[in-house]
Amino acid sequence: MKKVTIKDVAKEAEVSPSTVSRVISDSPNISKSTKDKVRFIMDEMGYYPNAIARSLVKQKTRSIGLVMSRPTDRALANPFFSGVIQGIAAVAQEKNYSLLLTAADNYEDEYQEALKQLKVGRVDGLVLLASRINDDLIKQLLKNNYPFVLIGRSQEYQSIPRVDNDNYKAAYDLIIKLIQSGYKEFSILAGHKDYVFTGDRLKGVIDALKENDLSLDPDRIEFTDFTFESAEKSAYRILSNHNTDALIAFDDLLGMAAVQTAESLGFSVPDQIGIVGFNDHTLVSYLKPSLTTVKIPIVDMGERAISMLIKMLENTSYNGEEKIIPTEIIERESLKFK
Amino acid sequence: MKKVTIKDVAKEAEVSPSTVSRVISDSPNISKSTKDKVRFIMDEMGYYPNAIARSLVKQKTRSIGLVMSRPTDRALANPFFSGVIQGIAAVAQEKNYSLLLTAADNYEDEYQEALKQLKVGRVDGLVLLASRINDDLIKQLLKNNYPFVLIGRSQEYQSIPRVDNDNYKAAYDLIIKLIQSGYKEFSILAGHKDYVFTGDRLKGVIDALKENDLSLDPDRIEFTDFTFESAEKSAYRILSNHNTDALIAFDDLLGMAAVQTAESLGFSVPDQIGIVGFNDHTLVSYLKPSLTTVKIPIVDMGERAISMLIKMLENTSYNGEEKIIPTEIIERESLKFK
DNA sequence: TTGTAGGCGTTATCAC
DNA sequence: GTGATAACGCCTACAA
Repeated sequence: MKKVTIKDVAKEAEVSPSTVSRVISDSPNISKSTKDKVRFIMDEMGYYPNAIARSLVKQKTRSIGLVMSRPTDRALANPFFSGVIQGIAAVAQEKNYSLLLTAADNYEDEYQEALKQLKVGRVDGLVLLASRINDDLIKQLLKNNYPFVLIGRSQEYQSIPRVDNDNYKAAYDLIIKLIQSGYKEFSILAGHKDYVFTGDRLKGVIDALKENDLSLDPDRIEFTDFTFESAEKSAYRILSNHNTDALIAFDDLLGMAAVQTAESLGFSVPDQIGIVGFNDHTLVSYLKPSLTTVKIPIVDMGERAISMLIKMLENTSYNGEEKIIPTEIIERESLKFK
Repeated sequence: MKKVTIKDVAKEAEVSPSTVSRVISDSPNISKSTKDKVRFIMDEMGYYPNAIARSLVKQKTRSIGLVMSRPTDRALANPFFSGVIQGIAAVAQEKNYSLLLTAADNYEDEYQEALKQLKVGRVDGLVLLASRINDDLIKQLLKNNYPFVLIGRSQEYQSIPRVDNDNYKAAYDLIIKLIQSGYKEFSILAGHKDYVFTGDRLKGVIDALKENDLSLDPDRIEFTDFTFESAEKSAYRILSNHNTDALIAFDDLLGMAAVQTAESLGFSVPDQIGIVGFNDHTLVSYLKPSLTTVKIPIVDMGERAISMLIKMLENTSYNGEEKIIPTEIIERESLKFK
């Protein structure tokens, strides 16, 4: 079954290829009659304009690369990424863009792969998820003037196109509210050190404490990978060494691990120890106890990020902006505000 | 910063474009000296061969479409898909293929979108995940002779390229083992009716029971969506109406909901009610109680599926095959075998 | 309103 | 070994 091309249609409809092309793009200067005729022939022959050829002449692919800034497998295991991709996919589909998933074994390669997709012209732009500190990829993108939108924040580069929540403020507000509720002994189950949001949230925590003449013993901060094992170990170290009445986990998965660790150590949650997570992954409202958390509207962030990128792509005078999405504290069972 | 093309390189290196092209493809009939010279110029100029142009002349895109057979958002929320995609992405990257994510609001559109990607020549083939019963997409693909591999099973079409686990056998073996362990009162928390594997597993269950002169009251089978709410309701209906000592959930998420429902109804798990899941999602080994489950090697299945597809793409005489991956029962806390 | 011609960036076929 | 030349399938001036 050979592919039918624009020439085949043209011949069959007894017009020139350019006329067919005009029908495809629904050009106004073309008679209704030929338009109808050509359209009829097109679907009679099962013709579909070749996207590759179109991309070549238009110098646009209408596809967008997705970079996950960490090994794809682990990234996908995290609900955070699923959420973002949901948002991205929805808008992409609506605006008729394709999504190209970039995969690699490690962060270094991933970044090279993503850049390559741009260089070989396979994608028009990139959406970057949860960038690390010290991001070379961003440097390269800026240098080459490649369109991209970052979900998160770059340590080095100010005012680049991005959508984010204010992690500093989210953490700050949370601590204030906890202090007002009477909590006194804080410990932090932080995410990976390399992620920008980890530092931001930490800063928010510390500043809020400081303003209330409280301080945080560095031993009470545990950095951990996003695996259950690692989180459990960290939670164990905190809970067995430090008297804690409020444990703040920088991700719901970590929070979930913390709850289990606390309970297995004989603490009752939330009565003896209150535990808060971050993100509001769908699952955690169903846990027992359900997780009190700082909700981050990840799907929404994905939607905004790709919308911004598409706008940049289609409107050369628009160069993106910084969009900060508000967060929200959701009280459930694992920590009670008073 | 204008894109540098093969012509620019040719001019700079004082050779013809064809020579440069030969250097790119590392052709043997070309002198080492010019090869070196051209290579030098290429990266001096920052040249990358345009993938789109290449695709056009080669009539191959080296990219593969991913279809998820259900609304993308819900699909991504399920760890099953993340697992499969992990496997797919790893191999794709290794073999230098790109992955195109197909998104849509509903199943109908998704299938149209996927087909379109093929028709417009944006992808060379498709990997289909968890196909529904009565699959028109497969019919279309076969009719048009488009390359694809199905992860799962089609009700209508025998012997199509696919990788799957033997759901019938997995369920059958599980029941046999349960019966041997002394379980007598079975209830089933099945997935969505439309999925082929639901039917297959159900059949396995029923046949195993029948062989042991047991039968299953249809009321003891609850079909449910893959959401926590829906699963909890179904579990509630089962547990409040039927004396059950072994509850089989066709997905770990459903199993997890069942555990919680059972406990909230005052049953102790596994002492009064044993609960098994399917899939072995990473999370469930960390629950309390941890979930006994039938492990399905989803990452592995993803890897094999895309490997098969790529082989089909690159070797015209190979038309795919059926690969059945074995499953494994993993005993944890939510159900004990005796 | 329609057709002709040239080009998008490559590769492949022939020559030399 | 290397260089013209003609595709690949489409779009877009420019003409008519």
